[in-house]
Amino acid sequence: MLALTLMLVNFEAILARARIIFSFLLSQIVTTTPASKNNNRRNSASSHRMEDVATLAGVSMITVSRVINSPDKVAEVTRIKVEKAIRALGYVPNLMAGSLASSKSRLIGAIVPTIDNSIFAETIRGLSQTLSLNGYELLLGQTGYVDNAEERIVSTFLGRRVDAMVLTGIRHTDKTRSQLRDSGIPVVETWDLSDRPIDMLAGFSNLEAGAAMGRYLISKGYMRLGFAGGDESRALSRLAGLTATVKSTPGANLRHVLLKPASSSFKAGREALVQLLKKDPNLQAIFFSNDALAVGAMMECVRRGLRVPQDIAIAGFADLDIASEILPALTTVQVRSRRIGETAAGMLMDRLQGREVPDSVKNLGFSIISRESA
Amino acid sequence: MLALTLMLVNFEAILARARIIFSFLLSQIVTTTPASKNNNRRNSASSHRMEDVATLAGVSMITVSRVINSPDKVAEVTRIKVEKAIRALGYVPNLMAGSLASSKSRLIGAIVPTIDNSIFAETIRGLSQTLSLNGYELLLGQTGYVDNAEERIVSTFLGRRVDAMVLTGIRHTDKTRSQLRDSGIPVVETWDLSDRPIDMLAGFSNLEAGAAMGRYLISKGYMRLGFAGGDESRALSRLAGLTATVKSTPGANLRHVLLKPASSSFKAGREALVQLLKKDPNLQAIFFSNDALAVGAMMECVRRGLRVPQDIAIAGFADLDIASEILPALTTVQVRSRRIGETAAGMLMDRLQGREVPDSVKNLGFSIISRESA
DNA sequence: TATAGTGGTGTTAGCGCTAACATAAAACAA
DNA sequence: TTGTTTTATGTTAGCGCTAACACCACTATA
Repeated sequence: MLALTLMLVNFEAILARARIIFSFLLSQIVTTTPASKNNNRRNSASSHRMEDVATLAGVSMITVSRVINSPDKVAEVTRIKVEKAIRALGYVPNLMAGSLASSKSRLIGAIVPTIDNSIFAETIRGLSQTLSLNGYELLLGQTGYVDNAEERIVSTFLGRRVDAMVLTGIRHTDKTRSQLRDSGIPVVETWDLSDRPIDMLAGFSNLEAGAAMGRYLISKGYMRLGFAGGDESRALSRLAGLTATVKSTPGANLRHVLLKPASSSFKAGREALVQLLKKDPNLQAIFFSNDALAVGAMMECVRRGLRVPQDIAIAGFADLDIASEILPALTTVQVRSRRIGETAAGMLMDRLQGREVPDSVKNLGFSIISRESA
Repeated sequence: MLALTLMLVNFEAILARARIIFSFLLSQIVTTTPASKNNNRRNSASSHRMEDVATLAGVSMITVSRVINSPDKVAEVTRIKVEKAIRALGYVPNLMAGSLASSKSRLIGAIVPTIDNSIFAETIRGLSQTLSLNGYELLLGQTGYVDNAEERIVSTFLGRRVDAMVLTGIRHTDKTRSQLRDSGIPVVETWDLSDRPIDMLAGFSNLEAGAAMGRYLISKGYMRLGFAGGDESRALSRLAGLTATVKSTPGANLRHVLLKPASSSFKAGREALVQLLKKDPNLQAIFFSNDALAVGAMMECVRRGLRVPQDIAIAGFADLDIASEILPALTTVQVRSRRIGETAAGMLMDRLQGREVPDSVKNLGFSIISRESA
């Protein structure tokens, strides 16, 4: 009875293996498959499962799984056999199934205001590069500086069971905070500094950066200052820093305009310059919270015949590509955008691989780059 | 016997419900949960499953599932009851489990050379906006213009069982093509034109665009032309179009340089200008295959005291923000970057929702924007 | 010789959800 | 009244994979 059952099982296994080998041979011959339009269901003839690989290689599923996920736990001969079967069938493991079973998605969620703006692009590059070296992928969300967008994105990302999250800035709704805390996943906040991060942080002090630029401008003798930036948390911090410096300097004073946050464009910079000069035609220097704004303003200066920095000094923020290329070269605050991404990814990898992260708050600093424009 | 079993089941169900209600009450009281560092396993106390919601609401799991995925199939009273339970428990559905069960991931993969470069940023914005309106998310891959990177990314994306893919350009390895064909998912190629797309296409003809810019420059009387662009498929198409125009115009001639593909930077544009003028100091006009290159070159012109367009005319490609802001304003080829993304997303949504897509190749065209620089 | 290790592989039991079918009650038509 | 459709809900059986343990053959140790 037992023997019979066994034979049956074997018989079926042999049949199944024969079928797979046959379909493999067929696939070698029929090289052009017409693109199946209107194909709604998965599991088309060509989509193999792990079991198919196991059958073709003559091993159990778990061995195939191990060849894929921890090859060093499998004997060399077996490994090669399985790898051959994988290639033969063109098997692509279903990561969703794997994630469900292991409750590890190998997906990291990152939320930035926008990717248009190259200031975050470098952070994203740093993140995705470091993560992909470790076999993780990046799920990217853009808030477009819209309120509550972050909260919604966090929810969906948690639904996809991301293994960790990277956020921009330190201001988040209570719900976002509690959702992230409850989920128990590692979180890194970036691009600003805080004593009480949700979990970890890699950034720099926007407040300090604003103050430092204020000191720089004042040290250059500019006393009538202007500021323009988006109406959002980090730009406001820079303004606050600048304001503090100005307030503590007798004789210095400050005008500012806040633009709609999304606008980091050259055009917005031009408009900001117009507005500021309307408020005070005798401004000596303007600090823009973004290089793109600063460059836009510089172009408007050219149009108006204003010399930079003789008639008006201009300073930017971020040290984008263009800052060192434009004439006159732009004085700006250099932040380590890419390093922020790499650091954040590194901290997450440490935690996900069970290592301790000694300093959960990493201040990566900034520097004032003095060029010709201020 | 049957009755007993039933009772047992009920008894257990009641117990389970009691437990959940109790934990819910607790969660109302204890509002601050300390962030659990070193927490490796999911399923922490606060992470509820659909079953918990079902128990609390006193319905079956499938009803909860329906409230989430197709609310109109559930009676109003039931729906409200379930929604209340969901909110009470802070339940976040596990989309990986859902995807596995339904074999629909609601994930669309998109591959671009880079996001640094704002020319693709608008396409991505168009894509992600249209997709998110339909409840889909974007998985973004960057090739960094590296060979075979696309192939690798396609593999991982297929492993994540994306429901559809968006590619940049029409040149792909055979393996990429066959993998995509075999997977049976809808695919849109973008940013170029082809008679034989893998599946669908939304783009414009780079060849035609290059030719058109050639005609424009020649019509303006520039006969000694230069071209600079990255050493990659689409830039080469633009060059080919330009070359064809020049060849068919007696008296016109052309010098070109190809930069390493990744460089769309201002600095690369400056270097390209230097190289081209070395090849032919009497060039009358240069067509850059990217506005950033063109702007970089214009800055170098200023440094050298060359007047644009009197001493040398400059044209760009893409019509970025900066093209209309810089002085002199940049003559360029305008492409509908955002529209490409929206169109691609639209085609995918049509197909994924079972609608026919009549024109599988959509030519969105381009236009020559004549400004001051050429 | 018995004993404990060790590397390599297999078996079992889910992960959390949904498709597909089944059922029951209500609404409607003949 | 009876059958038929419609609406609302439940039951069953997986989706494709991996964790955890079980097992076996072999080696090392005393």
